[in-house]
Amino acid sequence: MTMQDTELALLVDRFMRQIHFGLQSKAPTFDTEKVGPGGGVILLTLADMGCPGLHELTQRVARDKSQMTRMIRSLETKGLVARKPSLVDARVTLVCLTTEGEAFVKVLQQAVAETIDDILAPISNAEKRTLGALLARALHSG
Amino acid sequence: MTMQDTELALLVDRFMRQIHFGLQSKAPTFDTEKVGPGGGVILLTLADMGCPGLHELTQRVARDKSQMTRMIRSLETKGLVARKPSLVDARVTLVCLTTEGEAFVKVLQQAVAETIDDILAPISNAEKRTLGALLARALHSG
DNA sequence: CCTTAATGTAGACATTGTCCACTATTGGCA
DNA sequence: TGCCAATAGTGGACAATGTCTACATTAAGG
Repeated sequence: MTMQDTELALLVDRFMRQIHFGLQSKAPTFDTEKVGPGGGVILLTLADMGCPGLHELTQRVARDKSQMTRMIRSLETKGLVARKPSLVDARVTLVCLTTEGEAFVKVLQQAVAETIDDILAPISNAEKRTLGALLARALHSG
Repeated sequence: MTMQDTELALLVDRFMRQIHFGLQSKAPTFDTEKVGPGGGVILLTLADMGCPGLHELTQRVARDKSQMTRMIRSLETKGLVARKPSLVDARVTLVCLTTEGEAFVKVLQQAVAETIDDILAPISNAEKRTLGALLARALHSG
């Protein structure tokens, strides 16, 4: 308790920053589309979720809903995602990756994987899996 | 490899968000000073480092240096940190917590600890220590 | 000395976050 | 059926952060 947890918060913060900087230095690879870090999280999440409603997606990435509206629109004008009304509930708009978006996500996943590999170089592969499993369980990741 | 690592990035992102939101709901407790999340990270880091130079602190929290200048000034006007020139190098300004700042950090640490405890409730204490140790080692935390 | 690197500061601008109001639909309930 | 609260999404306004460039000061080393 006490100190240990505070330290954890700082560690997680640093981890995020390092991913961010690592990706930036690889950025030229997928710079054409100019998807910011926020957009990247959305795209990667979409790759996991399929075609969720905007609200469901918003919950998952834990952002503000109006922010999400704008980001999705931005990704839409870049041709990476498509929006279509839900047939079962006229209030919800479903968000899906386009074919182009899926191709982009593959490149992005590759870059993220390499970046994280660099950052986590000091620990073993088994430990990486442990780390992922612990986080996934803690955040009931699904 | 591949997918696993990408997932890790999303998990870490969610973790950060949850800490953020958790703290916000506890915010009234230490709202008087209006220290944003950025300021919080700085204060917690200072509690760990003592009186580092601004540049050293900047490296540690992985932010932009001009951003850091402004944040430190903001914290200074709130009386939470003090700046004093280094005696051994006239270029560097040392940043220290004030007495008031230290008191504030104690409250903040408490809030962060509680928040993280809530988030990590699904995993055991031993696992929490494992998590912290892995991250610390991966980020060569010092 | 003179050049180069390191430390901070400042300005300008882009991105992201946050809050609040508003519309349209849904679902329940009298 | 008709009313009412809750849900999903949009939009506006503003605050906070991030990023990039330029600049001043001091250090260090030839």
